[in-house]
Amino acid sequence: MVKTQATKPDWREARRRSARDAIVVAAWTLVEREGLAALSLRDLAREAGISTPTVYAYFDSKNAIYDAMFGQAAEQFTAYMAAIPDSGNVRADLAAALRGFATFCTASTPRYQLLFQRTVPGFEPSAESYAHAVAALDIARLRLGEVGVTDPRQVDLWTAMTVGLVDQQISNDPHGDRWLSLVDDAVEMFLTHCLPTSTSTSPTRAATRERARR
Amino acid sequence: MVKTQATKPDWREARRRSARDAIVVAAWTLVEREGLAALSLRDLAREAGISTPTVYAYFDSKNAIYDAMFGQAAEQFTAYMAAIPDSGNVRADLAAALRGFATFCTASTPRYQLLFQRTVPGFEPSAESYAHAVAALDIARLRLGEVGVTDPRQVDLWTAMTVGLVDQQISNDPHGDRWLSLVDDAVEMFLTHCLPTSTSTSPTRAATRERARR
DNA sequence: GTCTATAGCTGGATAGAC
DNA sequence: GTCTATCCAGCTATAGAC
Repeated sequence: MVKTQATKPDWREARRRSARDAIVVAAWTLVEREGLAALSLRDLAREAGISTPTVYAYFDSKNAIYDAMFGQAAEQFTAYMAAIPDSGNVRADLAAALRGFATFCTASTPRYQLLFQRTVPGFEPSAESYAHAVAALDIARLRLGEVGVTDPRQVDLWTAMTVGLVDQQISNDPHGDRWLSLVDDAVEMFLTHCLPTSTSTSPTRAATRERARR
Repeated sequence: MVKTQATKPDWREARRRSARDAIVVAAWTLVEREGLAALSLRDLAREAGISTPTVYAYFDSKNAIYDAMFGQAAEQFTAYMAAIPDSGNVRADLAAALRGFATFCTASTPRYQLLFQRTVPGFEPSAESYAHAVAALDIARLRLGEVGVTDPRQVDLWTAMTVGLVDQQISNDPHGDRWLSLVDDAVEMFLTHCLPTSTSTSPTRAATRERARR
């Protein structure tokens, strides 16, 4: 009575999910070690302790695996960015957001490449997975809006600065903080440019210099 | 008498060079059409009108072809950057250099990827080819120095801004000028940040605004 | 669902006749 | 130098027994 037929599909689905997850975990382990493009189904099966055809019992194709990875990464991204607190201080919050973004990106190069660069040959994320990523990027845009930066050109300038810092950091100093350490400087430079009549709620280096000049 | 044996090796070398060049030309045609990573020796041979083994008569390996392409690209780069004139106006010259760099990069995506990103799997440019590229980048650094920006941190900020603009332009608006059109803005923002006591030789928007504030 | 075995393809690189 | 023919390695994906 308790165990009706309706409960049975639930296990199955649960087991299926955890088996899928195990494969995706193995995939991350591999791409972290060998590079995103170097993922092969043979290696993946070996890493996961199964045979190649078994992979196909859970994923229709190699791109389906990339898509699952993309979805997972996008989820992590939204969670990470949403967890950055708002203090009310314009410069501090923007700097925190940028630093958070950069930290997230540099924490895993293949994750960054999968999510933000288009380095995998024939792969396009599914609409569902992609929506996640776009939503998180819009959060960043909203944050800029709250600060008072709404001119699309200025938003473009911001994104350029952002990806520039992250890109240089990842490709020229993967394990250091040479460009990461410039985040405060960059934010100050950007806001001084975009908001000449400063509206920040606490003193900053720029505001201090401004005052000293009068 | 006139035709000594010494002249014979000259033709040979000349013919050999032009044959090599023809192969490299075919390679550029292909990567421009199919992407840098998609270059295969079969396709290359077909495009060049020869057979696959013949390619090996001129290049030891596939990477040797990439290296020849890299060398050519580096040469084009130095020539292009050296041709940008100096006017003596700090902001204008820096903007011209940045615009030139961005224009050069966006003119050919695979060339940009080969020169500045490390997207080809096992390929490292030979020391000789690489020296060319580094020399050109140092010219840009010198230009910054002349302007009065010598703090390494500020140089890093400049390079981040530069690659950010180019990267966004290439990956999000390949045939437009959405980020290219921000060059003047970016230069103004950067110089205002780095040289608070402006030393530019002609009025700029920033200087004008500065004056208006007093 | 899981395996062994293998198909089918594409890649770089080589042998050997001419 | 140039070709035809081929080797060998790697890949994704499938067939079919259990």
